[in-house]
Amino acid sequence: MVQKQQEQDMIRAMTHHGLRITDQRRTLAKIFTETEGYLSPKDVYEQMRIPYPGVSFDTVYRNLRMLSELGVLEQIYFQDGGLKFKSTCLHHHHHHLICVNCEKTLTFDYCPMDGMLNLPGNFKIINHRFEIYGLCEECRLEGASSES
Amino acid sequence: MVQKQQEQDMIRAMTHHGLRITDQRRTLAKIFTETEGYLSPKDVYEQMRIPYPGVSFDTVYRNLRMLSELGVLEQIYFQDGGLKFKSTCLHHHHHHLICVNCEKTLTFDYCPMDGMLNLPGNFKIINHRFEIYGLCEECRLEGASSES
DNA sequence: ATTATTGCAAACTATTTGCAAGTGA
DNA sequence: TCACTTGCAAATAGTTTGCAATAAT
Repeated sequence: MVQKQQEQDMIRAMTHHGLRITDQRRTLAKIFTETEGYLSPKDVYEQMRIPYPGVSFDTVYRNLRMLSELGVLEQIYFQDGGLKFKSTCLHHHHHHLICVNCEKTLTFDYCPMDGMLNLPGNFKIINHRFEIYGLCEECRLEGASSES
Repeated sequence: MVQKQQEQDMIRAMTHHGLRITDQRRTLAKIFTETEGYLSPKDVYEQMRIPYPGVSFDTVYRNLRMLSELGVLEQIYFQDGGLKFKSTCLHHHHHHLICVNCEKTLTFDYCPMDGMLNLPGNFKIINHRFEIYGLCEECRLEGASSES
């Protein structure tokens, strides 16, 4: 398969910052390009170990942090405090619908900040966070048998 | 000053669950009643040490967790992953405008889920998170001198 | 008197750092 | 070649747990 746009973007971001493209970093880029949802550092580590049994956890961390500082990965803390990464959608502003079971995410364009008025307190607004959590169709069907 | 409603609610919640009211727990209730914004475990610990120089960190943790399990404290992870607590607003659904500097929070009633349609993917929606981050008026003025 | 709560110490998890050896540009 | 990157090991931060002493009911 041809290298995807997103994967190229990630690699380009690194070279543009004078960073070197190691096999591991190339693999990282591929993992995030091929994943729909969020990945924890441990998830990434485990995927990395398949092609590189010798990778160390700290290298994975370092690279995740680096990519998130470059802005090509998006880093969020889930509701339970768990750190997760996902490749950034650089192209437009949107929000996410996240499956609490498999963490697959879908984007949607509606933003509650559009036309937002009447906020109290005269704040200077910096940013916002809007996420909807639920069960995706697959997970819902899967879990149906064990539900009460 | 007369004991506030909120403080009573917290204490009542504990007695109703067969838990004992220690001086520390009474103080915890007071701290959260008197605080507008979010408090980290460390913040709470430091406030607790004023009246009880001998408190231990783990007792603070245990009690925070207990109160959050009872539902009288609301626990969230901030954008940077830091755990914070705040007394629950039991009375109605709303969202928060949070000062990123002092973490004071204001509530507002608008909820983006009202009338939300057109979500992709046929999820079963479980919950949502909507927070607006900014600088409150005070912090904005304070910081004005050192701004670029 | 009984049993929950506390403080201490230690365990545990997640994340970060220093450094010598390895590797990409 | 040169300096960035890696793996190892150890450090750090945040949170949790076991247990004997203490205190609430």
